[in-house]
Amino acid sequence: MTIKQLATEFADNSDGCCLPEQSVLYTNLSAQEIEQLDQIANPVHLDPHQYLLHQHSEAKTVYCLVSGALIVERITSIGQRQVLSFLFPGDFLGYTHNKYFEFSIQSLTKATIVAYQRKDFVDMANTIPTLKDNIDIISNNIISRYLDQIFALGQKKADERVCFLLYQLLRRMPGASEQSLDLPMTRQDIADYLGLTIETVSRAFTKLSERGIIAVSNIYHLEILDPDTLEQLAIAE
Amino acid sequence: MTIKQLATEFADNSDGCCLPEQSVLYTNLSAQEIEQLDQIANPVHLDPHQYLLHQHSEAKTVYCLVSGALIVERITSIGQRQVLSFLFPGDFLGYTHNKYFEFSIQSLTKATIVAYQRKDFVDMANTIPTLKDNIDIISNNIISRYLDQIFALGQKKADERVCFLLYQLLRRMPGASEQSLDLPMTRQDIADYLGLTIETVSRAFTKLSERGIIAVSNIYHLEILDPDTLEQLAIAE
DNA sequence: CGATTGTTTGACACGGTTCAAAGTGGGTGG
DNA sequence: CCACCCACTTTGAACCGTGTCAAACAATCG
Repeated sequence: MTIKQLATEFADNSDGCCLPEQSVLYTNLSAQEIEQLDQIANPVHLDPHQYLLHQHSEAKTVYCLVSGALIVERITSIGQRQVLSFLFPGDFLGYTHNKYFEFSIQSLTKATIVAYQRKDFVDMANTIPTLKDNIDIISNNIISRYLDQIFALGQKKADERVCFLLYQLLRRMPGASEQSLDLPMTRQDIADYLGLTIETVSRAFTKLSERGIIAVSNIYHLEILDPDTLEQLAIAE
Repeated sequence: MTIKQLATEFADNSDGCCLPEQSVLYTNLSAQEIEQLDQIANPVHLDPHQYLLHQHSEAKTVYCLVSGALIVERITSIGQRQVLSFLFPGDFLGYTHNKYFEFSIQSLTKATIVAYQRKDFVDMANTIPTLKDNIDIISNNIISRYLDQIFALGQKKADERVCFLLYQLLRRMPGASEQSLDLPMTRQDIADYLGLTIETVSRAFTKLSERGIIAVSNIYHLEILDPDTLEQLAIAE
């Protein structure tokens, strides 16, 4: 099955999807190069809350998310959990030079993923310079995002951190508009992403509602009433 | 002046230094390839507390730190400061695909740096596959470190965060041993790195001394009395 | 040797955590 | 189809770690 077919299959589903040409990984690749990639691609379908890969397992595969949402997490032996990122269609994941993964990745929704054997993928990247460039760009984007996250965790208060997440989701989630937003994750996921407790996150949502910045129609669905203030709180600089 | 000459000049100075072949950037490059890089290299010497580059300035140059220590910071218009990382000899910096830098970089000590015009450097990377591989590995290491930092900021208490930094420095600073450590940064720098206040950092040092884990001989010099407990607190998993 | 800057210590306030209880919603079985 | 159940979320109250503000202390430099 080709990437294009996979993508088309999900082209208008509710979770959104990402056509190959919209993903940074495939940017500027020729039809022929995409074809080559297709030949080493293995589609993976996940139901909600299934693990795609586990922390400390061997990093033998790389992935590209086509549809759905994933959560990247690190859990310690004493049960502390840090959510490292949320992933959306078009995101490239699992690419590392380490022998083992430093995190686990789980689906939040039903998800479709394209998997490549790392070895095959690296070999191909070595023959397709554009692909290598794209990986470079992706690494850079990842670093940019992590820098923002470090800033948020180090400097922002609870309410601002929640706005920071909402603002990120507004820009990154397919199907999110200026006016409304579907949250694919639980309050616990949000808390673990922002370094807070579930109670603090809940209170932050309540406070933002009371201030008229958002309206919580349903636990997993928000209306954005005041995007400007949201952005201000999210960026806070 | 060649990189090798620069490096040799600092080979046994107190801040430590990094010979080209010890830096990830130069790993596996042939003598001839290093020679090529030398031809586009511009040495930069910084006194303590000089800016190498400013947030929002154009990212036209990339750098490799040869000797000394640098601090990477992001400051908002309302004066919030987050220290994003500390850099040591061998570290590669300023490489990005963005038009502008997202952070400033300042020297903590006297420092020697090799600068390359980004354009020249990228051109050369395109002709030297090993160099491109090395950049890829470096990006990966950076991401790994930022993940650890996110975990620390999101999950650890003040004392543990301080141990986290000390543990990082023990492994990364040239001249650091299991027994002792020179801190090139102020308490404020540490506080801004760990998302704490200067007072909390100070109290953490006091508490760690009282517990017999470290001894603060002098504000900028520590003895590590109990590396195992330090590591436990730093990793805390 | 005083002045300046950075650090430590102390007292208090506050934001966020913890623990507990009540509320909400979705799913299942009678 | 409704009632119950379970898991998750929200709310409340008390507590604690870290921030804030102020003062004492230390170190560096002219």
